Amino acid sequence: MRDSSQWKSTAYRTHTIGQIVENGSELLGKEVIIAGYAETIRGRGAICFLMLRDGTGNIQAFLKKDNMDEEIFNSIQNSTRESTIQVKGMVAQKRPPKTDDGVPPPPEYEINVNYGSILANAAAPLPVGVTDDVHVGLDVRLDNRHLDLRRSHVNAMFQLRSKVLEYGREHLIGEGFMEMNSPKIIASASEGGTNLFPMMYFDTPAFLSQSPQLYKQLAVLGGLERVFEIGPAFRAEKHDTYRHLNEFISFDIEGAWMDDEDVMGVQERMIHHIWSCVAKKDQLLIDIINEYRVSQGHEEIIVNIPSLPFPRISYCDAIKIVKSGGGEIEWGDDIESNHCDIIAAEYPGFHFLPRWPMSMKPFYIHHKEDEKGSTGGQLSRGFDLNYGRDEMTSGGQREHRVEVLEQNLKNMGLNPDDFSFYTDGFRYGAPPHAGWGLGVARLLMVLTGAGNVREVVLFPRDRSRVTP
RNA sequence: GCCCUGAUGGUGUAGUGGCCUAUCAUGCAGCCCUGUCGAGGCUGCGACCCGGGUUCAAAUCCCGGUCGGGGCGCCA
Repeated sequence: MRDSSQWKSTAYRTHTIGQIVENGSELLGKEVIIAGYAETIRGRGAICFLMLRDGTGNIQAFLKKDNMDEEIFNSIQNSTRESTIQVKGMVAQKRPPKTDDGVPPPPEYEINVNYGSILANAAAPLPVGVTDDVHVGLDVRLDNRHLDLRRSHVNAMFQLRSKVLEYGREHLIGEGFMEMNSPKIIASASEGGTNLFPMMYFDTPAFLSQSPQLYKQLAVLGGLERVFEIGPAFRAEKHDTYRHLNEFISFDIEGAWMDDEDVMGVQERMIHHIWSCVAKKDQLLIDIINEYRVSQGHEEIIVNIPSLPFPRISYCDAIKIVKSGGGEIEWGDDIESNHCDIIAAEYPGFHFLPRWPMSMKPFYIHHKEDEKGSTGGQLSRGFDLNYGRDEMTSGGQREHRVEVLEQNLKNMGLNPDDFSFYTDGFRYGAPPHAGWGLGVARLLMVLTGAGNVREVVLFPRDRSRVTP
């Protein structure tokens, strides 16, 4: 649950439930107003136990017919689960429950209600149970994400997501990166390869941006030195897997006077920082997720802070590993998922895959002419970061020499004139620079043990889903 | 785009030709009990994706449709 110790009172409550749970002893006998969702409403007749939940905790409200207006009492007693209810009353110590070993548990607090109000009644039955101990299919959950989100472990996942973004930002700002925003409506492809979503920009055909790549480079060329962006990317690929979406949030950086090795350093330090902070500050969220995982028969997740530096397995070495592991692959082939499984058997955690063949990388990736692969092919300064079999990042040093850029475009069958908005940025002096893009949801999958990227995206967009 | 697989109450499931006026859990409704607390007890409610076919007989087999799930490719 969230730490609400610094939250101010609002129009609808004097205290958060979390504040009362944490500071019950100080609030004993004080009158408070709280509001929340009705998790259970127990008791018929003269008394009623209302379990209320807000974003910060759970507490029991105790209602007695004698202590309040009968009509209000009845309305609350007869309301449905997940209705939003506001109650006013005294903070009191809860009577301890019977325990098996007879040892009383630590003191807990409740509200002795003298006034209440139903803010909004919930329809019944609920399309997905919030506290029910039954498994619910992902599709049903996503159709009802607003309710799914009320489930504690789902809520915890998204709190963790926010934390990951916070710690990542914090780290990059600490290394001198500044946050920027690039346009999401663009006139032409910013990277080769993937398909774009077309759209109309007034009377001009345009596309949704697939990557901030070229814009963050232009920002660096303009002298911003170190930039990062956390923003959406859109890809019109008809893939349908646990790790792909057509809209996803990418964590991107770009830095001047850096090469691929420099930005790999930034990345591993950032991930290390995120993991360290989560392990130190957010174990409660991990515990909530684990409680659910155990109830579903899954293994508990543990936040293992990765040690630095992450292993570097050059493309050439990766090919050797795959071959010796029985995989069919030749120099120049892409490293596919089943190949990644072979590599992951040896390197199960985070590992970089640097120095890919130039022929497999986009035109803007830098290469050094004297770096050749085992079969003589030109190597690049492009790299991936994998965790197990899954690709988290791709990045690299960028090509800052405009004549090489134009030659690369020609080599890939593209017309340099179509990329003048980009290449023109390099005509007036350009610092060598490097960067990467990291899939936020894929990182979250690693941290939370989620088996599907949709688990950690609020309202995922995939091939067959544009609502809610 | 390719391969595999599935659709049973609100939710999650059992059921592979007759034992099904369909199992269990959860939920919902009502009653009883009640400072309860994963409350408990009792009673009830609620479903075989759609269309066609085979058969004496279809939740079950076949065909078509719709909508899911898994894998591959591509990528973050």
